[in-house]
Amino acid sequence: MWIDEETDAQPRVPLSRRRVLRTAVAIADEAGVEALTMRRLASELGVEPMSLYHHVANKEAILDGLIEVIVGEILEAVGGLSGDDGWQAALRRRILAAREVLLRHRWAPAVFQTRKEIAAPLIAYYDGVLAILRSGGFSWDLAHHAIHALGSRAIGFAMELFQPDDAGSGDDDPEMMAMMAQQFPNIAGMMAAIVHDDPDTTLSWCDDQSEFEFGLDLLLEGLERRRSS
Amino acid sequence: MWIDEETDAQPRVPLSRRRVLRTAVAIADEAGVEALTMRRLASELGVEPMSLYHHVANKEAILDGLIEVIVGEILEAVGGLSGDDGWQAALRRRILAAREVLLRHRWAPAVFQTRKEIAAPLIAYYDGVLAILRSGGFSWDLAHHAIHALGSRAIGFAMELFQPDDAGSGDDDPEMMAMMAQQFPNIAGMMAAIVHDDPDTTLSWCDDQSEFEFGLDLLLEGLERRRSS
DNA sequence: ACCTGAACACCGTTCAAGT
DNA sequence: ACCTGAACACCGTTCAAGT
Repeated sequence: MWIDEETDAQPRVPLSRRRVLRTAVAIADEAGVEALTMRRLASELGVEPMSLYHHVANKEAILDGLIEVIVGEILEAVGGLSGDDGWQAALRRRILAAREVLLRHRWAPAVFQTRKEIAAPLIAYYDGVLAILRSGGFSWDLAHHAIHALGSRAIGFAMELFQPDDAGSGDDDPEMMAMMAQQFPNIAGMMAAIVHDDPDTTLSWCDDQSEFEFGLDLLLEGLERRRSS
Repeated sequence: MWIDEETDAQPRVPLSRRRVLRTAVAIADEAGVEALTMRRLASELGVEPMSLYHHVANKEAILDGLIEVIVGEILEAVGGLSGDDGWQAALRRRILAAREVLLRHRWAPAVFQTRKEIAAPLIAYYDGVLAILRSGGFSWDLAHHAIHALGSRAIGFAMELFQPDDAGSGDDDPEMMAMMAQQFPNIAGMMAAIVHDDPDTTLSWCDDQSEFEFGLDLLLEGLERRRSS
């Protein structure tokens, strides 16, 4: 009972929206969004599931709150940036800083995509993007196109359907490889060439990062050409 | 009982994987993926939920099957294309044809994103993309970069987080508009300029389409410059 | 005002049984 | 071989009750 008393003695911090959202983010980070259930969230907080509903309307509101938290982190990461080396460099810096936040919360893009309306907190982020474009001499119209062209890349996320590097790991079965080479000669040729160039192609964070930057630079350069023409 | 007999007389088409997947696509098209439950799918097929498990392993397998069907439609749409007007035109045609299929199944990109490995049927599609790039003179390495740079745009889907046009519809509250103009001057400025240019900006399919093409052309042009340098 | 417990209407899925 | 019915372990959430 001495132990019980000591346990009780810990001042039980009261539940709050903020605390609910912060542990929700922690669960998603550690176990993925699919593991984020009201019951798990409650038990992680040492509380009954129904207690959560005093601080958030429902689970949808928690997902909205998750986005709020992540966009908050992005705005913070992006707040201290500076430099007068042109709009391309400035926007590139902003986007790569946002990307670093997203890499810490890999579930976030999927959650962003489930919201049907634009996530309100993102407006502040995009206002900053527009500020950079305008100071670089973009018309309102071209700035508008630019935002659409960047899409989710504007916050550092590019949806990749195809990880060519994945397929390389399935080389346990040489027979299947041969069949694939026949059916998909270009895929097979590309993979052979890539493996030849760089046998270490498995370290995929670096790869993803440089591929992201490649695509981003393509867009930024294209936009600059449109602007100056 | 006459009626009963007539009803029974309809040759009850037996369940099959193909029939399961086709009605699954129909449900997703009409009511969204979130409405696609085993129970709903079964009742739409006039069968008990458990009967489905004789033709598909589980719900995950159905989602994989959904992708298989959609990629099948894409490959069909893309199969008859031709023209010798250069790789840019050829790839543009292929991607826009794929996009038309996706616009008929708007839930599809979200399902693509839930699969952790690359959807196997997509390999055939990408092999065709690579064929176009190679015939246009791309090195394996640059073709590889190109595929990453295109990302989901390669099958006609660009993830948009921000629909600036949405925000315009919230103009019922002039006080909020004023507050927004103060807090987010660039967003407000852009929206004012866009509404001024084109009061009909609400017809958003056309807009989305032209914005998609704008971004796609930016990438294609950038890739051509990389190729020819 | 805040938290709880039991209950409800949904899920996907297992199991044993029917034809 | 194919389909069924009851049951189980999960969901999010409502409601009435506790402090």
